[in-house]
Amino acid sequence: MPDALPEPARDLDGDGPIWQQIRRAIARPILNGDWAPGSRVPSEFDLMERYGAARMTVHRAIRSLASDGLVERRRKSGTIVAVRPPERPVFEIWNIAAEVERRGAAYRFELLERVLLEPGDERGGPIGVDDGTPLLWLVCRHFSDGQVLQLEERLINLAASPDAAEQDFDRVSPGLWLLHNVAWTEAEHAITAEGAPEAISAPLDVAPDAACLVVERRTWNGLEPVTYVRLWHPGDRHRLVGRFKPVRA
Amino acid sequence: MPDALPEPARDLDGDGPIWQQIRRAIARPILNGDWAPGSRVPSEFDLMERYGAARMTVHRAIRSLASDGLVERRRKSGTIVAVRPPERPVFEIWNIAAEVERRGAAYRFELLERVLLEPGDERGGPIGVDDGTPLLWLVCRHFSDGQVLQLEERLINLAASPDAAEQDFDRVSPGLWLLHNVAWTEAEHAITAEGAPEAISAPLDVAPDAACLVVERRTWNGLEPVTYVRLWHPGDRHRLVGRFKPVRA
DNA sequence: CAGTGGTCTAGACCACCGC
DNA sequence: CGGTGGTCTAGACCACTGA
Repeated sequence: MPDALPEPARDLDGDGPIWQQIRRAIARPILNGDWAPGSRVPSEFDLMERYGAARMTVHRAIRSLASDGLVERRRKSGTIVAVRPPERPVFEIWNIAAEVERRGAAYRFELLERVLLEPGDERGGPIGVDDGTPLLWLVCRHFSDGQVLQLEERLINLAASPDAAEQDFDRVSPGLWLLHNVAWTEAEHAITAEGAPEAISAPLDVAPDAACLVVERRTWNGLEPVTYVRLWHPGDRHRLVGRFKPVRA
Repeated sequence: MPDALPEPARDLDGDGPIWQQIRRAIARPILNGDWAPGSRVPSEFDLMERYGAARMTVHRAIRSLASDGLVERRRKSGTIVAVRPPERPVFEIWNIAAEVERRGAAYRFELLERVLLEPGDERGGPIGVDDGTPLLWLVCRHFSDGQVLQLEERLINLAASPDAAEQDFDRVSPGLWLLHNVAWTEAEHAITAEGAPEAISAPLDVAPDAACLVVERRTWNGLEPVTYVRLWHPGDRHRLVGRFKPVRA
């Protein structure tokens, strides 16, 4: 009796605690998009049988997914793939295309610059790698309904992500490509307000010195820097929103 | 044999699941500051005996505290109160005094305005309560080493927090007082960049139209708005920083 | 009503690491 | 070595809620 519908892997990967293995077995098809939002996740009883684990173990795996927002649970009706998958941590600055489309606007981006930096190029400074490390420098504009929403200045550490050198980034934006192709373990955001210098105000289509919201993001894989990006937004066209709950007493 | 050192409550409060009751019994003295950072939390075995619960139950309570950053755990050496208590969610915009002092600067604040709003006053609009609800309007400046770091415009819903009407906010800043005296269940931040209008640029001690980082925060208790605050920061004197980890695969 | 998740127990073995 | 937390099991009862 072959299975017609996508299923979680029948075997675990043997790496680490069982509950984390089960977690991965469920998370993978969700993050890959193999399981549509709203579709049913096997019940705890099913998973106990499939993986031969105790219910507490299965429960911990699924609870962990629920607390990260990948699934939603309700008694009786069961567990479903989250309808609105989690914003990447906190603010929607990870995938601007999704954000624009979520608001019902048309998204488009444009590559303005793509340079393999020579050693000593000062533009490579912020990423924090030894001089001589191969770096790719990119500049893009992102549009919402034809209006510039974001100017992106990006450095990619080709030592951490050699495949990026082969990408022309004509069709897929650097941020989206990195999100899907390069592993990272840590990221840091810094948010500031700056008046736009001339080099920025022109492509961003704002007045010189207009207030801009600037997001800098550094991303690491272990201790190795992966990418550094500086995102400029016209202050009057963008806001970062986040919702929080208190640390429970 | 009386106990000389602070202890968790001997009895649970009977409210909700046992693991949450144990969690609260441990979290309370930590958040109150009764247990110094770095001091030892009773072992799981101790807590099993004290509360007559199974070890899995105790473990879940402490694991939950660890994941919120209130305690740190290590095998053999045990569980200790976190040395660096968690930043209030994500960014250090909850308690600017602590943030300033963490950087080794001297903190001071100054109350500029304190008005009980009349019904119909347009300044009360943003908090989103029915007209006629008593509202307190406050304006403060916060200094770091004598330099203005933040201008705070705040609304407090006195229906949600009647005690605030008795506070003169001369010595304790409104934000800090609310943090310690009013319960909240949800908060929302919106971060934007704006050029400073004249009414802001003067007290903030920046040039007119200078780029400012503006944080708006709305806080609710259940469905009732508690406070609304608009925080203006000179763009060149403030940055919001946050660190993140990926949603695990 | 019956299926589902939420919680809880009383054990067990193991890994880590300070003494 | 022994105390600690990390994990796991095989049961159990309960609360919620959709059919």
